[in-house]
Amino acid sequence: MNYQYKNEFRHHLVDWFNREKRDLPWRRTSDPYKIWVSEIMLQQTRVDTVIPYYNRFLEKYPTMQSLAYAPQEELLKMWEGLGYYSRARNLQAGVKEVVEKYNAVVPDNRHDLSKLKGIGPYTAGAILSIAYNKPEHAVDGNVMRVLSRVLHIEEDIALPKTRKVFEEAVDMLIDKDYPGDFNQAIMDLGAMICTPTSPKCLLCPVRDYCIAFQEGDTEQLPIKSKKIKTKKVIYNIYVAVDKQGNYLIEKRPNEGLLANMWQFPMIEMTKETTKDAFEKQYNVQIENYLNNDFMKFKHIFSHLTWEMECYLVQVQQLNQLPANAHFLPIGKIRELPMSVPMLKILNILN
DNA sequence: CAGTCGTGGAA
DNA sequence: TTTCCAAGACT
Repeated sequence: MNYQYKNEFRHHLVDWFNREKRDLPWRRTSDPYKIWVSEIMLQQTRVDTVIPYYNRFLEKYPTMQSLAYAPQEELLKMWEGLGYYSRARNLQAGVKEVVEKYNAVVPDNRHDLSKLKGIGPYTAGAILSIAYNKPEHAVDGNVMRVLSRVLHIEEDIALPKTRKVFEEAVDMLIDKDYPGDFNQAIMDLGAMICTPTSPKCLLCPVRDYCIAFQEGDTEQLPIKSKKIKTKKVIYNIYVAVDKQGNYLIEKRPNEGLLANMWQFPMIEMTKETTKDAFEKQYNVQIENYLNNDFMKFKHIFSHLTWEMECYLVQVQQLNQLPANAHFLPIGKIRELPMSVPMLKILNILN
């Protein structure tokens, strides 16, 4: 794209943004911390989903200091249902480092920003351009989709190395006077006009500069290869009550899927799984099956599917429980952070 | 690089 | 019902 067209492209794009931009909570602040929070929540997550979480989160943690030393249990509860829970842990670690190492001032350069937990190339660029008005690229899925069409880039956007191509494209096109608006404009364009399917090209402010529109192959771009197949895992889940009416609950390991979230005991069902696996693993004895198969459902994660069959059982504790397991009253359990499938079970208990 | 890490909504 | 996601980062 030649110099004159680049200028026109920028101005049409930013002018459109100023007319049509969505009124979003994080666009009502210039606080780098709040913009940081929004960018973390928005990773792989829809705007409509994020909004209520964002408002509640900043009401609870209005400053970096308030977040830096919050109990992780409370933090995870604030994140409950939003998914990708390591984001919450990394955000807190990053904020804590800014408080302690940078005197609670969010760094304004890519080098320092990128070293903070949870801040990758996109988020660094987003914070720098939106909060600090720095001409830094912020390449996300929207940017790759929009620019793959405008510039007719046919690289496979599923490959990590491809991001570099689009970063260079943004470096070439970005409006150095309004870098934050420019980056957000492409993202809004991708969300509202240049959508994955059925793009609204007739409403597009940069249609005249779009090679894919000229070629008539907008629907063929971007090119994306990778397809993920989800594996299936089958679990028996035991909602176990003792004589005092307390429920057996356990905390997941601090790494991996749903790290540090709480759950009802679950036993993976394989060919080798024995019938008394639950009793042996938790040192309890089932005295009574209160309700066989009182709930049966599946939950689909990004890369795997849980098929769950739930049992409501009365138990007696025989020996010491595993370290991360406890009998707790239902009221206490409702205060613990739990994954969506576990919440579905919890919600039908009285 | 390829796999891991959640969820709810849209086509 | 199935597929593909949506403002990615980490290992």
